[in-house]
Amino acid sequence: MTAGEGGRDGISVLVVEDDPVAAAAHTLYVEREPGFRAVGTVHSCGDALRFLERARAAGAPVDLTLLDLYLPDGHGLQLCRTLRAAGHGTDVIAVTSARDLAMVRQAVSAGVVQYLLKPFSAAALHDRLERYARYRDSLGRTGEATGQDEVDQAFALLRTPERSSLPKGLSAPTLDSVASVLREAATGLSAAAAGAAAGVSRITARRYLEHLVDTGRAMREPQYGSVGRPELCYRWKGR
Amino acid sequence: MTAGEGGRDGISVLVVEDDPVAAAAHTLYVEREPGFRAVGTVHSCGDALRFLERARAAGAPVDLTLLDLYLPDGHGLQLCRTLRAAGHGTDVIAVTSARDLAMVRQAVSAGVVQYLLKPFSAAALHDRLERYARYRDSLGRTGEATGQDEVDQAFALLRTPERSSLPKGLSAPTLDSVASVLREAATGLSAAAAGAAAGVSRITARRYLEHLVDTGRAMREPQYGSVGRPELCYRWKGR
DNA sequence: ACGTTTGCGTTCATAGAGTTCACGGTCGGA
DNA sequence: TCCGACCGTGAACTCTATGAACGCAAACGT
Repeated sequence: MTAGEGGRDGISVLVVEDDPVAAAAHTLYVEREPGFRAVGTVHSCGDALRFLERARAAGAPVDLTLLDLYLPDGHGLQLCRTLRAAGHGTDVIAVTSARDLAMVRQAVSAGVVQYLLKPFSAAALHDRLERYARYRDSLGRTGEATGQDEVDQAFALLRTPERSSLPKGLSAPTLDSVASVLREAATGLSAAAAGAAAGVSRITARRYLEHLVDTGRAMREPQYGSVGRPELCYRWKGR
Repeated sequence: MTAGEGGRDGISVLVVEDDPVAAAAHTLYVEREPGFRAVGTVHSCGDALRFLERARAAGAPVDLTLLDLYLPDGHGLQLCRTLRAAGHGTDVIAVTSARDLAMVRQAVSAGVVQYLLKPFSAAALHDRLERYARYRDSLGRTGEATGQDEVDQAFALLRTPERSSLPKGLSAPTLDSVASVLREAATGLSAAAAGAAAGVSRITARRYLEHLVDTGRAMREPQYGSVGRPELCYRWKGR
Protein backbone atom coordinates (compact mmCIF):
# COMPACT_ATOMS: atom_id res chain seq x y z
CA MET A 1 0.00 0.00 0.00
CA THR A 2 1.81 3.12 1.26
CA ALA A 3 0.03 6.38 0.67
CA GLY A 4 2.67 7.57 -1.72
CA GLU A 5 5.88 9.08 -0.50
CA GLY A 6 4.59 12.60 -0.35
CA GLY A 7 5.75 13.18 -3.88
CA ARG A 8 8.39 15.66 -4.90
CA ASP A 9 6.09 18.51 -4.09
CA GLY A 10 5.56 17.66 -0.49
CA ILE A 11 2.92 15.94 1.55
CA SER A 12 -0.54 16.24 0.03
CA VAL A 13 -3.28 17.30 2.42
CA LEU A 14 -7.04 17.20 2.22
CA VAL A 15 -8.95 19.53 4.54
CA VAL A 16 -12.34 18.27 5.65
CA GLU A 17 -14.24 20.91 7.59
CA ASP A 18 -17.86 21.88 7.88
CA ASP A 19 -17.50 25.58 8.57
CA PRO A 20 -16.35 27.41 5.41
CA VAL A 21 -14.40 30.03 7.35
CA ALA A 22 -12.48 27.47 9.37
CA ALA A 23 -11.96 25.36 6.28
CA ALA A 24 -10.37 28.26 4.45
CA ALA A 25 -8.21 29.10 7.44
CA HIS A 26 -6.97 25.54 7.83
CA THR A 27 -6.24 25.27 4.15
CA LEU A 28 -4.28 28.49 4.31
CA TYR A 29 -2.28 27.27 7.28
CA VAL A 30 -1.40 24.09 5.43
CA GLU A 31 -0.39 25.97 2.31
CA ARG A 32 1.95 28.12 4.36
CA GLU A 33 3.71 25.07 5.75
CA PRO A 34 6.81 24.22 3.74
CA GLY A 35 6.75 20.65 2.54
CA PHE A 36 2.96 20.47 2.59
CA ARG A 37 0.48 21.03 -0.16
CA ALA A 38 -3.27 21.43 0.28
CA VAL A 39 -4.81 19.47 -2.57
CA GLY A 40 -8.43 19.90 -1.63
CA THR A 41 -11.00 21.32 0.74
CA VAL A 42 -14.34 19.61 1.28
CA HIS A 43 -17.18 20.07 3.72
CA SER A 44 -18.73 16.68 4.28
CA CYS A 45 -18.00 13.00 4.77
CA GLY A 46 -19.42 12.12 1.40
CA ASP A 47 -17.33 14.65 -0.44
CA ALA A 48 -14.26 13.59 1.48
CA LEU A 49 -14.76 9.96 0.58
CA ARG A 50 -15.34 10.82 -3.07
CA PHE A 51 -12.30 13.06 -3.13
CA LEU A 52 -10.05 10.40 -1.62
CA GLU A 53 -11.38 7.76 -3.99
CA ARG A 54 -10.74 9.96 -6.98
CA ALA A 55 -7.27 10.89 -5.82
CA ARG A 56 -6.39 7.26 -5.29
CA ALA A 57 -7.79 6.28 -8.66
CA ALA A 58 -5.72 9.04 -10.23
CA GLY A 59 -2.57 7.51 -8.75
CA ALA A 60 -1.99 10.41 -6.38
CA PRO A 61 -3.42 9.25 -3.05
CA VAL A 62 -3.79 11.88 -0.35
CA ASP A 63 -1.11 11.56 2.28
CA LEU A 64 -2.80 13.34 5.14
CA THR A 65 -6.36 14.36 5.96
CA LEU A 66 -7.21 17.15 8.35
CA LEU A 67 -10.52 15.83 9.53
CA ASP A 68 -13.19 17.66 11.46
CA LEU A 69 -15.21 15.17 13.47
CA TYR A 70 -18.63 16.77 13.40
CA LEU A 71 -19.79 16.87 9.84
CA PRO A 72 -23.28 17.44 8.45
CA ASP A 73 -23.64 13.97 6.99
CA GLY A 74 -21.86 11.84 9.56
CA HIS A 75 -19.14 11.52 12.11
CA GLY A 76 -15.49 11.93 11.16
CA LEU A 77 -14.36 8.83 13.00
CA GLN A 78 -16.93 6.77 11.18
CA LEU A 79 -15.53 8.10 7.93
CA CYS A 80 -12.11 7.16 9.19
CA ARG A 81 -13.15 3.57 9.82
CA THR A 82 -14.77 3.40 6.44
CA LEU A 83 -11.55 4.60 4.86
CA ARG A 84 -9.54 1.93 6.63
CA ALA A 85 -11.93 -0.77 5.64
CA ALA A 86 -11.69 0.43 2.05
CA GLY A 87 -7.92 0.18 2.25
CA HIS A 88 -7.12 3.88 2.16
CA GLY A 89 -3.73 4.62 3.61
CA THR A 90 -4.19 8.29 4.26
CA ASP A 91 -3.17 9.44 7.71
CA VAL A 92 -5.61 11.49 9.71
CA ILE A 93 -5.29 14.41 12.06
CA ALA A 94 -8.54 14.80 13.97
CA VAL A 95 -9.66 18.36 14.42
CA THR A 96 -12.60 18.95 16.68
CA SER A 97 -14.10 21.09 19.36
CA ALA A 98 -15.31 17.95 21.17
CA ARG A 99 -13.71 17.89 24.57
CA ASP A 100 -15.01 14.46 25.36
CA LEU A 101 -12.10 12.30 26.40
CA ALA A 102 -13.78 9.08 25.36
CA MET A 103 -13.66 10.50 21.87
CA VAL A 104 -9.90 10.71 22.09
CA ARG A 105 -9.73 7.03 22.80
CA GLN A 106 -11.99 6.20 19.90
CA ALA A 107 -9.88 8.41 17.71
CA VAL A 108 -6.77 6.50 18.66
CA SER A 109 -8.39 3.20 17.84
CA ALA A 110 -9.61 4.58 14.56
CA GLY A 111 -5.97 5.29 13.78
CA VAL A 112 -5.67 9.06 13.87
CA VAL A 113 -2.11 10.27 14.20
CA GLN A 114 -2.92 13.50 16.02
CA TYR A 115 -5.86 15.00 17.87
CA LEU A 116 -6.17 18.75 17.81
CA LEU A 117 -8.74 20.71 19.77
CA LYS A 118 -10.47 23.65 18.13
CA PRO A 119 -9.90 26.47 18.20
CA PHE A 120 -6.20 26.16 17.65
CA SER A 121 -3.46 28.59 16.75
CA ALA A 122 -1.49 28.47 13.53
CA ALA A 123 1.50 27.61 15.68
CA ALA A 124 -0.24 24.57 17.14
CA LEU A 125 -1.08 23.23 13.72
CA HIS A 126 2.42 24.02 12.55
CA ASP A 127 3.83 21.93 15.36
CA ARG A 128 1.57 19.00 14.55
CA LEU A 129 2.36 19.11 10.87
CA GLU A 130 6.05 19.30 11.50
CA ARG A 131 5.90 16.35 13.83
CA TYR A 132 3.92 14.42 11.27
CA ALA A 133 6.49 15.21 8.61
CA ARG A 134 9.25 13.94 10.82
CA TYR A 135 7.28 10.83 11.70
CA ARG A 136 6.78 10.11 8.04
CA ASP A 137 10.40 10.76 7.38
CA SER A 138 11.59 8.45 10.10
CA LEU A 139 9.46 5.64 8.77
CA GLY A 140 10.13 6.31 5.13
CA ARG A 141 13.86 6.56 5.25
CA THR A 142 14.91 3.12 6.43
CA GLY A 143 13.12 0.03 5.33
CA GLU A 144 14.11 -1.99 8.33
CA ALA A 145 14.12 -1.13 11.99
CA THR A 146 17.26 -2.14 13.80
CA GLY A 147 15.44 -2.30 17.09
CA GLN A 148 12.53 -1.34 19.26
CA ASP A 149 14.16 2.03 19.80
CA GLU A 150 13.50 3.08 16.27
CA VAL A 151 9.85 2.16 16.49
CA ASP A 152 9.50 3.96 19.79
CA GLN A 153 11.08 7.02 18.29
CA ALA A 154 8.44 7.11 15.59
CA PHE A 155 5.63 6.77 18.10
CA ALA A 156 7.17 9.45 20.25
CA LEU A 157 7.10 11.87 17.35
CA LEU A 158 3.35 11.48 17.13
CA ARG A 159 2.60 11.46 20.76
CA THR A 160 4.96 13.73 22.58
CA PRO A 161 3.34 16.98 23.59
CA GLU A 162 4.34 20.16 21.88
CA ARG A 163 7.86 21.29 22.47
CA SER A 164 7.71 24.68 20.87
CA SER A 165 8.56 26.04 24.28
CA LEU A 166 11.97 24.70 25.17
CA PRO A 167 12.44 22.55 28.24
CA LYS A 168 13.68 24.35 31.33
CA GLY A 169 17.36 25.01 31.28
CA LEU A 170 17.67 25.54 27.56
CA SER A 171 17.76 28.83 25.70
CA ALA A 172 16.88 29.55 22.11
CA PRO A 173 20.08 31.38 21.06
CA THR A 174 22.32 28.63 22.36
CA LEU A 175 20.16 26.02 20.69
CA ASP A 176 20.44 27.85 17.39
CA SER A 177 24.15 28.11 17.78
CA VAL A 178 24.65 24.44 18.56
CA ALA A 179 22.22 23.36 15.87
CA SER A 180 23.94 25.39 13.19
CA VAL A 181 27.34 24.13 14.22
CA LEU A 182 26.07 20.59 13.95
CA ARG A 183 24.40 21.26 10.64
CA GLU A 184 27.68 22.50 9.18
CA ALA A 185 29.62 19.46 10.32
CA ALA A 186 28.82 16.93 7.63
CA THR A 187 30.82 14.21 9.29
CA GLY A 188 29.33 14.55 12.75
CA LEU A 189 30.72 15.87 15.99
CA SER A 190 31.38 14.79 19.53
CA ALA A 191 29.82 16.82 22.32
CA ALA A 192 33.22 18.25 23.16
CA ALA A 193 33.93 19.26 19.56
CA ALA A 194 30.49 20.80 19.14
CA GLY A 195 31.00 22.73 22.35
CA ALA A 196 34.33 24.07 21.21
CA ALA A 197 32.91 25.09 17.86
CA ALA A 198 29.86 26.77 19.37
CA GLY A 199 31.85 28.45 22.09
CA VAL A 200 30.21 26.68 25.00
CA SER A 201 31.32 23.97 27.38
CA ARG A 202 31.10 20.32 26.54
CA ILE A 203 28.36 19.95 29.15
CA THR A 204 26.15 22.63 27.69
CA ALA A 205 26.73 21.41 24.17
CA ARG A 206 25.70 17.94 25.23
CA ARG A 207 22.49 19.27 26.77
CA TYR A 208 21.45 20.86 23.52
CA LEU A 209 22.59 17.97 21.40
CA GLU A 210 20.54 15.61 23.50
CA HIS A 211 17.58 17.88 23.05
CA LEU A 212 18.08 17.75 19.31
CA VAL A 213 18.17 13.99 19.47
CA ASP A 214 15.02 13.90 21.61
CA THR A 215 13.15 16.04 19.16
CA GLY A 216 14.37 13.95 16.28
CA ARG A 217 16.51 16.59 14.63
CA ALA A 218 19.78 14.82 15.27
CA MET A 219 21.03 11.31 15.78
CA ARG A 220 23.96 9.94 17.67
CA GLU A 221 26.08 6.90 17.25
CA PRO A 222 29.01 5.58 19.18
CA GLN A 223 32.43 5.75 17.61
CA TYR A 224 34.37 2.58 18.34
CA GLY A 225 37.91 1.60 17.63
CA SER A 226 40.11 3.12 20.23
CA VAL A 227 40.50 2.02 23.78
CA GLY A 228 38.33 3.73 26.36
CA ARG A 229 34.70 4.53 26.41
CA PRO A 230 33.42 5.11 22.90
CA GLU A 231 32.95 8.68 21.81
CA LEU A 232 29.40 9.68 20.93
CA CYS A 233 29.19 11.20 17.51
CA TYR A 234 26.21 13.49 16.93
CA ARG A 235 25.03 13.99 13.41
CA TRP A 236 22.44 16.33 11.93
CA LYS A 237 19.41 14.48 10.66
CA GLY A 238 17.49 16.30 7.95
CA ARG A 239 14.85 18.84 8.78
CA MET B 1 -19.38 2.45 23.05
CA THR B 2 -16.60 2.26 25.64
CA ALA B 3 -15.08 -1.14 25.93
CA GLY B 4 -16.11 -1.38 29.53
CA GLU B 5 -14.13 0.20 32.27
CA GLY B 6 -11.94 -2.78 32.79
CA GLY B 7 -14.40 -4.12 35.28
CA ARG B 8 -13.62 -4.61 38.92
CA ASP B 9 -11.18 -7.34 38.09
CA GLY B 10 -8.92 -5.31 35.91
CA ILE B 11 -8.37 -4.84 32.24
CA SER B 12 -9.38 -7.89 30.22
CA VAL B 13 -6.84 -9.05 27.67
CA LEU B 14 -7.06 -11.42 24.73
CA VAL B 15 -3.81 -12.91 23.49
CA VAL B 16 -3.68 -13.68 19.77
CA GLU B 17 -0.54 -15.54 18.83
CA ASP B 18 0.29 -18.23 16.34
CA ASP B 19 3.10 -19.99 18.16
CA PRO B 20 1.71 -21.93 21.14
CA VAL B 21 4.86 -21.43 23.22
CA ALA B 22 4.90 -17.68 22.72
CA ALA B 23 1.15 -17.53 23.29
CA ALA B 24 1.51 -19.25 26.63
CA ALA B 25 4.38 -17.00 27.58
CA HIS B 26 2.52 -13.82 26.70
CA THR B 27 -0.56 -14.99 28.54
CA LEU B 28 1.55 -15.72 31.58
CA TYR B 29 3.15 -12.28 31.43
CA VAL B 30 -0.27 -10.67 31.29
CA GLU B 31 -1.57 -12.73 34.19
CA ARG B 32 1.36 -11.64 36.29
CA GLU B 33 0.58 -8.01 35.67
CA PRO B 34 -1.54 -6.54 38.46
CA GLY B 35 -4.69 -4.92 37.14
CA PHE B 36 -4.75 -7.12 34.06
CA ARG B 37 -6.57 -10.33 33.40
CA ALA B 38 -5.98 -12.66 30.49
CA VAL B 39 -9.43 -13.78 29.41
CA GLY B 40 -8.43 -15.82 26.42
CA THR B 41 -5.68 -17.13 24.18
CA VAL B 42 -6.32 -17.87 20.53
CA HIS B 43 -4.10 -18.74 17.59
CA SER B 44 -5.76 -17.32 14.50
CA CYS B 45 -7.65 -14.34 13.10
CA GLY B 46 -10.85 -16.31 12.84
CA ASP B 47 -10.75 -17.49 16.44
CA ALA B 48 -9.88 -13.99 17.59
CA LEU B 49 -12.83 -12.49 15.79
CA ARG B 50 -15.17 -15.14 17.13
CA PHE B 51 -13.85 -14.68 20.65
CA LEU B 52 -14.29 -10.93 20.56
CA GLU B 53 -17.78 -11.24 19.13
CA ARG B 54 -18.80 -13.69 21.83
CA ALA B 55 -17.30 -11.54 24.56
CA ARG B 56 -19.12 -8.49 23.30
CA ALA B 57 -22.38 -10.37 23.02
CA ALA B 58 -21.92 -11.57 26.58
CA GLY B 59 -21.69 -7.98 27.74
CA ALA B 60 -18.03 -8.27 28.71
CA PRO B 61 -16.12 -6.82 25.75
CA VAL B 62 -12.39 -7.38 25.70
CA ASP B 63 -10.49 -4.23 26.66
CA LEU B 64 -7.14 -5.00 25.09
CA THR B 65 -5.86 -7.40 22.48
CA LEU B 66 -2.25 -8.50 22.26
CA LEU B 67 -2.13 -9.15 18.56
CA ASP B 68 0.53 -11.00 16.62
CA LEU B 69 0.57 -9.73 13.06
CA TYR B 70 1.50 -12.89 11.19
CA LEU B 71 -1.26 -15.38 11.68
CA PRO B 72 -1.99 -18.56 9.78
CA ASP B 73 -5.29 -17.35 8.33
CA GLY B 74 -4.56 -13.69 7.69
CA HIS B 75 -2.76 -10.58 8.72
CA GLY B 76 -3.28 -9.05 12.15
CA LEU B 77 -3.73 -5.54 10.82
CA GLN B 78 -6.46 -6.73 8.50
CA LEU B 79 -8.19 -8.25 11.48
CA CYS B 80 -7.74 -4.96 13.23
CA ARG B 81 -9.48 -3.06 10.43
CA THR B 82 -12.25 -5.62 10.36
CA LEU B 83 -12.76 -5.12 14.07
CA ARG B 84 -13.00 -1.38 13.69
CA ALA B 85 -15.46 -1.68 10.87
CA ALA B 86 -17.56 -3.98 13.03
CA GLY B 87 -17.53 -1.40 15.79
CA HIS B 88 -15.32 -3.24 18.25
CA GLY B 89 -13.75 -0.90 20.75
CA THR B 90 -10.93 -3.16 21.90
CA ASP B 91 -7.52 -1.55 21.94
CA VAL B 92 -4.67 -3.36 20.25
CA ILE B 93 -1.02 -3.80 21.03
CA ALA B 94 0.73 -5.13 17.94
CA VAL B 95 3.30 -7.81 18.65
CA THR B 96 5.46 -8.85 15.77
CA SER B 97 8.89 -9.75 14.61
CA ALA B 98 8.35 -7.70 11.45
CA ARG B 99 10.98 -5.03 11.36
CA ASP B 100 9.52 -3.38 8.34
CA LEU B 101 8.98 0.27 9.15
CA ALA B 102 6.16 0.66 6.66
CA MET B 103 4.30 -1.85 8.77
CA VAL B 104 4.61 0.45 11.74
CA ARG B 105 2.89 3.16 9.82
CA GLN B 106 0.09 0.88 8.74
CA ALA B 107 -0.28 -0.23 12.31
CA VAL B 108 -0.71 3.33 13.46
CA SER B 109 -3.42 3.97 10.89
CA ALA B 110 -5.14 0.77 11.88
CA GLY B 111 -5.30 2.20 15.38
CA VAL B 112 -2.89 0.15 17.45
CA VAL B 113 -1.87 1.76 20.70
CA GLN B 114 1.55 0.16 20.93
CA TYR B 115 3.93 -1.71 18.66
CA LEU B 116 6.20 -4.22 20.27
CA LEU B 117 8.98 -6.05 18.45
CA LYS B 118 9.53 -9.71 19.16
CA PRO B 119 11.32 -11.08 20.91
CA PHE B 120 10.66 -8.90 23.91
CA SER B 121 11.42 -9.25 27.57
CA ALA B 122 8.80 -9.53 30.26
CA ALA B 123 9.96 -6.13 31.43
CA ALA B 124 9.23 -4.58 28.06
CA LEU B 125 5.69 -5.91 28.01
CA HIS B 126 5.25 -4.83 31.61
CA ASP B 127 6.21 -1.32 30.64
CA ARG B 128 3.74 -1.23 27.75
CA LEU B 129 0.90 -2.62 29.81
CA GLU B 130 1.50 -0.19 32.60
CA ARG B 131 1.54 2.71 30.19
CA TYR B 132 -1.64 1.47 28.62
CA ALA B 133 -3.31 1.24 32.02
CA ARG B 134 -2.39 4.82 32.74
CA TYR B 135 -3.56 5.94 29.32
CA ARG B 136 -6.89 4.30 29.91
CA ASP B 137 -7.07 5.81 33.34
CA SER B 138 -6.38 9.29 32.13
CA LEU B 139 -9.13 9.04 29.56
CA GLY B 140 -11.61 7.22 31.72
CA ARG B 141 -11.50 9.39 34.78
CA THR B 142 -12.61 12.76 33.51
CA GLY B 143 -15.39 13.03 31.00
CA GLU B 144 -14.31 16.36 29.68
CA ALA B 145 -10.92 17.61 28.67
CA THR B 146 -10.03 21.02 29.98
CA GLY B 147 -7.69 21.65 27.10
CA GLN B 148 -5.28 20.41 24.51
CA ASP B 149 -2.80 19.67 27.26
CA GLU B 150 -4.92 16.91 28.65
CA VAL B 151 -5.30 15.31 25.26
CA ASP B 152 -1.58 15.56 24.66
CA GLN B 153 -0.96 14.00 28.02
CA ALA B 154 -3.01 10.98 27.06
CA PHE B 155 -1.17 10.61 23.77
CA ALA B 156 2.14 10.97 25.55
CA LEU B 157 1.34 8.01 27.77
CA LEU B 158 1.40 5.86 24.69
CA ARG B 159 4.87 6.91 23.80
CA THR B 160 7.88 5.23 25.36
CA PRO B 161 10.80 7.03 26.85
CA GLU B 162 11.46 3.94 28.97
CA ARG B 163 14.91 2.56 28.52
CA SER B 164 14.81 -1.11 29.34
CA SER B 165 17.53 -1.29 31.93
CA LEU B 166 20.52 -3.20 30.63
CA PRO B 167 23.14 -4.75 32.86
CA LYS B 168 25.95 -2.39 33.82
CA GLY B 169 28.60 -2.09 31.19
CA LEU B 170 26.29 -2.56 28.22
CA SER B 171 24.81 0.15 26.06
CA ALA B 172 21.64 0.09 24.00
CA PRO B 173 23.09 1.25 20.66
CA THR B 174 25.86 -1.30 20.76
CA LEU B 175 23.40 -4.02 21.67
CA ASP B 176 21.20 -3.07 18.74
CA SER B 177 24.16 -3.06 16.45
CA VAL B 178 25.45 -6.46 17.50
CA ALA B 179 21.97 -7.96 17.56
CA SER B 180 21.19 -6.81 14.06
CA VAL B 181 24.53 -8.08 12.76
CA LEU B 182 23.78 -11.44 14.27
CA ARG B 183 20.25 -11.46 12.92
CA GLU B 184 21.52 -10.88 9.41
CA ALA B 185 24.05 -13.70 9.60
CA ALA B 186 21.94 -16.73 8.86
CA THR B 187 24.82 -19.12 9.27
CA GLY B 188 26.02 -17.89 12.63
CA LEU B 189 29.08 -15.92 13.66
CA SER B 190 32.07 -16.14 15.92
CA ALA B 191 32.58 -13.35 18.41
CA ALA B 192 35.50 -12.07 16.36
CA ALA B 193 33.48 -12.02 13.15
CA ALA B 194 30.52 -10.33 14.81
CA GLY B 195 32.84 -7.74 16.24
CA ALA B 196 34.36 -7.02 12.87
CA ALA B 197 30.94 -6.71 11.28
CA ALA B 198 29.60 -4.42 14.00
CA GLY B 199 32.76 -2.35 14.15
CA VAL B 200 33.67 -3.25 17.68
CA SER B 201 36.35 -5.41 19.20
CA ARG B 202 36.00 -9.11 19.66
CA ILE B 203 35.80 -8.57 23.42
CA THR B 204 32.93 -6.13 23.21
CA ALA B 205 31.09 -8.24 20.70
CA ARG B 206 31.44 -11.22 22.95
CA ARG B 207 30.00 -9.27 25.88
CA TYR B 208 26.86 -8.45 23.97
CA LEU B 209 26.57 -11.85 22.39
CA GLU B 210 26.73 -13.43 25.81
CA HIS B 211 24.03 -11.05 26.94
CA LEU B 212 21.87 -12.13 24.04
CA VAL B 213 22.43 -15.74 25.00
CA ASP B 214 21.59 -14.97 28.63
CA THR B 215 18.34 -13.31 27.67
CA GLY B 216 17.44 -16.13 25.34
CA ARG B 217 17.70 -14.21 22.12
CA ALA B 218 20.70 -16.13 20.80
CA MET B 219 22.36 -19.48 21.16
CA ARG B 220 25.93 -20.63 20.80
CA GLU B 221 27.56 -23.85 19.81
CA PRO B 222 31.18 -24.91 19.37
CA GLN B 223 32.55 -25.33 15.88
CA TYR B 224 34.88 -28.35 15.71
CA GLY B 225 36.98 -29.64 12.86
CA SER B 226 40.19 -27.70 12.75
CA VAL B 227 43.18 -27.76 15.00
CA GLY B 228 43.02 -25.67 18.11
CA ARG B 229 40.37 -24.72 20.55
CA PRO B 230 36.93 -24.87 18.94
CA GLU B 231 35.46 -21.62 17.76
CA LEU B 232 32.18 -20.58 19.38
CA CYS B 233 29.49 -19.93 16.83
CA TYR B 234 26.68 -17.61 17.92
CA ARG B 235 23.37 -17.88 16.18
CA TRP B 236 20.22 -15.75 16.34
CA LYS B 237 17.32 -17.57 17.87
CA GLY B 238 14.20 -16.43 16.08
CA ARG B 239 12.07 -17.73 18.94
C1' DA C 1 50.32 -39.37 26.24
C1' DC C 2 52.21 -35.11 25.19
C1' DG C 3 53.08 -31.10 22.55
C1' DT C 4 50.99 -27.85 19.28
C1' DT C 5 47.78 -24.79 17.97
C1' DT C 6 44.07 -21.74 18.20
C1' DG C 7 40.90 -18.86 20.11
C1' DC C 8 38.30 -18.22 24.52
C1' DG C 9 37.75 -15.64 28.72
C1' DT C 10 39.59 -12.40 32.18
C1' DT C 11 41.88 -8.50 34.05
C1' DC C 12 42.93 -3.87 33.78
C1' DA C 13 44.11 0.76 32.06
C1' DT C 14 41.72 4.45 29.78
C1' DA C 15 38.97 7.96 27.70
C1' DG C 16 35.00 9.81 27.43
C1' DA C 17 30.00 9.91 29.16
C1' DG C 18 26.92 11.56 32.46
C1' DT C 19 25.82 13.87 37.05
C1' DT C 20 26.02 17.08 40.73
C1' DC C 21 26.47 21.37 42.44
C1' DA C 22 27.87 26.09 42.97
C1' DC C 23 28.19 30.49 40.58
C1' DG C 24 26.84 34.71 37.99
C1' DG C 25 23.29 37.03 35.65
C1' DT C 26 18.54 38.51 34.93
C1' DC C 27 13.91 39.41 35.71
C1' DG C 28 9.94 40.49 38.48
C1' DG C 29 8.04 42.20 42.71
C1' DA C 30 7.96 45.11 46.69
C1' DT D 1 16.14 50.86 44.19
C1' DC D 2 16.86 46.78 46.53
C1' DC D 3 15.92 42.01 47.24
C1' DG D 4 14.67 37.35 46.21
C1' DA D 5 13.72 33.73 42.96
C1' DC D 6 14.97 31.55 38.99
C1' DC D 7 17.51 30.15 35.06
C1' DG D 8 21.35 28.94 32.14
C1' DT D 9 26.15 27.71 32.48
C1' DG D 10 30.41 25.24 33.41
C1' DA D 11 33.93 22.99 36.77
C1' DA D 12 34.75 18.99 39.31
C1' DC D 13 33.76 14.52 40.02
C1' DT D 14 32.04 9.71 39.44
C1' DC D 15 30.87 6.15 36.60
C1' DT D 16 30.77 3.19 32.41
C1' DA D 17 31.81 1.12 28.12
C1' DT D 18 35.66 -0.12 25.50
C1' DG D 19 39.96 -2.64 23.74
C1' DA D 20 44.94 -4.44 24.69
C1' DA D 21 47.40 -7.78 26.93
C1' DC D 22 47.80 -12.20 28.72
C1' DG D 23 47.06 -16.69 30.58
C1' DC D 24 44.52 -20.73 29.95
C1' DA D 25 41.38 -24.23 27.97
C1' DA D 26 40.25 -27.38 24.53
C1' DA D 27 40.67 -29.68 20.48
C1' DC D 28 43.90 -32.07 16.95
C1' DG D 29 48.29 -34.42 15.42
C1' DT D 30 51.90 -37.52 16.14
